[in-house]
Amino acid sequence: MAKDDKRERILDAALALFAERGFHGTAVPLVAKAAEVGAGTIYRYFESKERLVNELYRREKQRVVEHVLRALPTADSPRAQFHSFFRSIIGFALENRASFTFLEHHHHAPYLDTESRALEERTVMLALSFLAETARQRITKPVAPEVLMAVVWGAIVRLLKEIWDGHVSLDEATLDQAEDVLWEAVRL
Amino acid sequence: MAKDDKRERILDAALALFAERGFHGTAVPLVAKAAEVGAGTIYRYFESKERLVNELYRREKQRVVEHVLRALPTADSPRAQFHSFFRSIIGFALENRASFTFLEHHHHAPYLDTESRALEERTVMLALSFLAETARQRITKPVAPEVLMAVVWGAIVRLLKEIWDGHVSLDEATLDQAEDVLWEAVRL
Amino acid sequence: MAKDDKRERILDAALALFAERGFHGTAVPLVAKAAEVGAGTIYRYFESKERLVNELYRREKQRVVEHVLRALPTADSPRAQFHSFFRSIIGFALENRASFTFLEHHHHAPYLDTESRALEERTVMLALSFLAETARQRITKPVAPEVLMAVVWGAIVRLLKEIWDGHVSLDEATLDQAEDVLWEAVRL
Amino acid sequence: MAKDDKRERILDAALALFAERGFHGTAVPLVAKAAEVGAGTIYRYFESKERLVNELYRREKQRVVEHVLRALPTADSPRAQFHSFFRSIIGFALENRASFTFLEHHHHAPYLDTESRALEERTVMLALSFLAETARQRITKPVAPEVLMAVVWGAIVRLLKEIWDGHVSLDEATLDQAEDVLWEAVRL
DNA sequence: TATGAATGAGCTTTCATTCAT
DNA sequence: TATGAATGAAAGCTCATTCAT
Repeated sequence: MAKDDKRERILDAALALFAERGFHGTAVPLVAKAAEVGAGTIYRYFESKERLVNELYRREKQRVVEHVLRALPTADSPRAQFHSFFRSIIGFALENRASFTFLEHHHHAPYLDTESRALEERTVMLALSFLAETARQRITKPVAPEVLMAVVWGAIVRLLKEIWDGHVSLDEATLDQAEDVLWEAVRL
Repeated sequence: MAKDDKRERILDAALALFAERGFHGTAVPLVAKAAEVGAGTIYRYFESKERLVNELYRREKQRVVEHVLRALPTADSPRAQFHSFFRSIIGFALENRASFTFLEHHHHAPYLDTESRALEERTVMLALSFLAETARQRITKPVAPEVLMAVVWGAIVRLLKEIWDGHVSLDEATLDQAEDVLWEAVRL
Repeated sequence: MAKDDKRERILDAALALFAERGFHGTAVPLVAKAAEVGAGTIYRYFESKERLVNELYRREKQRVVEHVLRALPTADSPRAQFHSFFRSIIGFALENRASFTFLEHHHHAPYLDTESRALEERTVMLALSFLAETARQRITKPVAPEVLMAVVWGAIVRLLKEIWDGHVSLDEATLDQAEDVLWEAVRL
Repeated sequence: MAKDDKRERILDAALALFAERGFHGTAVPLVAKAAEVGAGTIYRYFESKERLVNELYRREKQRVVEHVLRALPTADSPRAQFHSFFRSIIGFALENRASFTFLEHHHHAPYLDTESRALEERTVMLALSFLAETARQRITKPVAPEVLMAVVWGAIVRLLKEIWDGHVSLDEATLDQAEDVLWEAVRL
């Protein structure tokens, strides 16, 4: 499986570099060097730098989604599912900083193609239907699910940035507080 | 005032382009063309591309802060001040989409200099002391102000993106709902 | 005489800068700033940067020649005249380092025009005829005057460089020695 | 040896152009064109234009030194060694006009780095110790070797210029005369 | 299949020259 | 007459992409 190995190594190297220096700030030969492959090799696996960033975006997006869904106790209460979701996201981000940073940084980047955008859309849908259902059950507020989503997701993203900047301490108590704050925001 | 005129035109052009395509994605000649000046002219007003982005960052940051502070009813209740803050930010962003997008996109960019970072710090402090004081008065939650800040600010940023993407409708009712959701998140 | 004043100031500024940084290394606006005139003003007095360097070359060349000729005891012995010449050149160079350096550095520069080259030629002629005459008188060697000229002039130029570099000490004894060495080289 | 081939072609092209037009007067794309390589290729072999000129300076300096030393009859009389030195230099210069002109033109250029300067220093030392030793043996004049060096070297440089300008004819007799003139200058 | 040397378009920046004032 | 802001061509340099090996 030498081939896939190489492909993954390129994606891994690109992930770290794009997260740290951005898409335009990262030269393809640099990715090649970090992946320990020849510069030309990248073009055997990816048509162009844009294709590379798109395939990477999809891979990482899928990884987060799977990470969250795998842990989700779909049979439990909405509150319990919210807890799981919150902790999954935080957990994933802390263990995969580059991945999370990369995804946030490239959200809606002009070089993302239709497929990447569609995947993003589908991901959002999962959360939206959850919030639509809990609203119907009068558990969460009778507010457009998109609004609640924006609040929860936006808050989490910012929270993580503050944690990484050292402005918010990373401990169980703080995480529980943050989770409660967000639940209070959305619950009826 | 031909001189200021040109300087402002460059900053305005850079604002629109940096917001849309990012710093590295925007070539200086492109800014020049948009500002309808020669490429060399930009360097009469700004030492380098990095200086340009920094001066732009400061100009825009100051504009938002002033916009918010000017309207803030400091003598009124914290709830009233929160309302003013929320509406000021939303109002500013909607009328200055490029400015808001640019500031968000360049938050903590590696090419921001000490002065720009210091200004950012001072801005954040304003919000943090407000939340620290209301917490002391047992109006907002006894949670680190940085956490509440992250929630409120992160939520607002995301909300605006969703509005611009057309996923959240822009009407008084929705805005009031969003504001209430956030206030419930932070209030005791 | 405000006009000539300005012209001279431009030439003076250009002399110092061209000597220090070379022709291509000196920007016209820099000359303007050093001369305390507007950049456009230079073009009122000189058609182009090349014209400026040519007129400067001529002015400085004439200055050295006049300096040397003024002191030359044409009625005295060739040896005395040689002494005067040697000391005049050294004296001029030490008091006008920029001028001397500039002239040496621009000797045969591709942007020197016909007039500048012709002046150079005429200058050389003065020395050549002196050496031709002394050769005829069997005072200096029966060698092509161009060869003796090359030796004397080349040696002096190099000597001055070594003095300015601090490799050769600048005192009467050393100067006398150097002069004797050169006279022995040319004398029969 | 495709690699060395290209590197050498770049150095050769740069040598000709720098000798003719100077460092600042020669654009990198011009060197590329003359070397028949792409402009970017130059930067695969040389970090910067300054690095290129330094590596070129060292290559050429070493070539002259080796050329001279290889022929030097170290066991013979000082006069014989002087003869060898004189003819070696003249021979090298005539066969490598660009190299000689380049080295003279870039002597002490502000963009030469420490290594280049050190090499220059070492080169000069060789000549200085020769003159110091012959002075001790009362063969050359009891004059600072730096002065004699300046005379000999300056004279040779100038002589070559005059030869190339066609002012001094290039024949055995003339060369012998010039050599004698210089030996008389330095000998006791 | 994999490479990395080579490329040239395009980047940021400089500067000789012009021209409205 | 004198200015200096403005310019755009061209500088040094980078990098996405190709292609001979």
